[in-house]
Amino acid sequence: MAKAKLSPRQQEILKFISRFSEEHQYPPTIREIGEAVGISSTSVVNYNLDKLAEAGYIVRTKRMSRGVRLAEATRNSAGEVVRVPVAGFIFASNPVMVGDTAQTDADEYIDLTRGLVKDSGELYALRVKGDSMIDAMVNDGDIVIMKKTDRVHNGEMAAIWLTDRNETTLKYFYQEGNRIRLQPANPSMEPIYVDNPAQVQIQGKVMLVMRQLS
Amino acid sequence: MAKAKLSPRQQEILKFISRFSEEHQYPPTIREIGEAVGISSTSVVNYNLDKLAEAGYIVRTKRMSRGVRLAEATRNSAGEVVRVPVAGFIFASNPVMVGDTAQTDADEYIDLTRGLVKDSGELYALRVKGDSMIDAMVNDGDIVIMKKTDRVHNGEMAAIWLTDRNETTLKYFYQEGNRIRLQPANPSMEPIYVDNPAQVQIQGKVMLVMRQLS
DNA sequence: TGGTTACCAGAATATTTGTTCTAAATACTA
DNA sequence: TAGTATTTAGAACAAATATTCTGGTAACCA
Repeated sequence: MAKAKLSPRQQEILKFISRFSEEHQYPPTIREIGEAVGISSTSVVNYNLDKLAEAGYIVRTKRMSRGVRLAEATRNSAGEVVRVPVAGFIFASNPVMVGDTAQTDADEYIDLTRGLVKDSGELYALRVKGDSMIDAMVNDGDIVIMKKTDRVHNGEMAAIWLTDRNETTLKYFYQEGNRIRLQPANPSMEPIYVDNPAQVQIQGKVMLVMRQLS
Repeated sequence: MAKAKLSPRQQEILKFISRFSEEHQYPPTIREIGEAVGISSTSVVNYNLDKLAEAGYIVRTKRMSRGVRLAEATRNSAGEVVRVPVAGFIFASNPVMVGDTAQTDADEYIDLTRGLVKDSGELYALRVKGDSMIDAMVNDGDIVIMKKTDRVHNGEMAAIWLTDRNETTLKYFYQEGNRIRLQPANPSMEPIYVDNPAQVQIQGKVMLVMRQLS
């Protein structure tokens, strides 16, 4: 996956694959590529495709027709739209209630582009209700895009249900030895420390916060 | 293109094509379809594909490998994508610098869906630098989507250059008689009052605030 | 009942398409 | 300069893939 420099021809090929795929919904064949960039020999195209694959720009599937596609990183994340179901509201006094978001029919959706939420995984959206989450720099009416998970890494922001306080909060999560530090996004606010991990229930990982203004 | 009713098998095929295409970036072959839905004969798959094409659900390209794709109408026609150029940074100590955003080649873009920013008009994005805009509930690293304008209505949020303070700020704008009230998004903060309108230069209207978390 | 239509199966065939091999031209390096 | 790696070309080959043909079953309808 060494990002080697590409020859002009390889760049041209890469560009063509992208354009062709976008336009046709399916990848080009070796011969189609050759024709487009002016290479008569399929072996030369094949050679350059191998180079591109080696450099990590594309992914090939052996012996398969049209078995070439742009690598995740290369792919223009533009056109790709991700539809996220709005699962409900989030506010301090209630735990995040999320049914099975795979359930087909939420009555509302938000369309995002892949570039906004790179991570794959099961996503859902919550509307913020009330201004009890000011410390998270999140206000009434904001929309939070969440990823369904019950585990986060240090430094990631999560929706957390604090069992002892009966409160949902959005905080940066830090496991520090046996103690958990929950850090507000607002740097002027003090963190919460929790010694008993059982009191911290992670309800999801916050991927994106949005505020739409009229 | 008569939307005929589909046999269960045809529905299954349609569904498979959709799922497969989504997953692999390329359409399935006839054999792959057959295997997936439990048809041993390629001719039967071919037969059903013809039916689907006839009914307008898919489009086929003759004699081409993987020459089947969902018709435009069948395909998930998710939202329109809007490409917004990243014009630079915004921080308190400097006025918003925006060249001609129509200029073709910004080196960076953000793709949004139309649903996120309903308003038309010339949009650009700014990255927030530093945490001097906490009062606007906007923090370091956030992205602000702006609309190019020098006028806003009451209650709208704007990027404002305060000439007397030499400071850029994001505030809700209210014209109250001869006085202008600039209200921070954070309800616990006090507004700024400006009596001299010349001291308030509106640099753009804030359409959307986004915070991406790892 | 007979006939028509929709649907299916298996196999053979034709075409497309990826792979491999040999050879040569070009660029790069010691 | 000699030598090595990169890139290109052409052709033959092998595999994947769409197409076509023959025939069969089941449902439906007059």
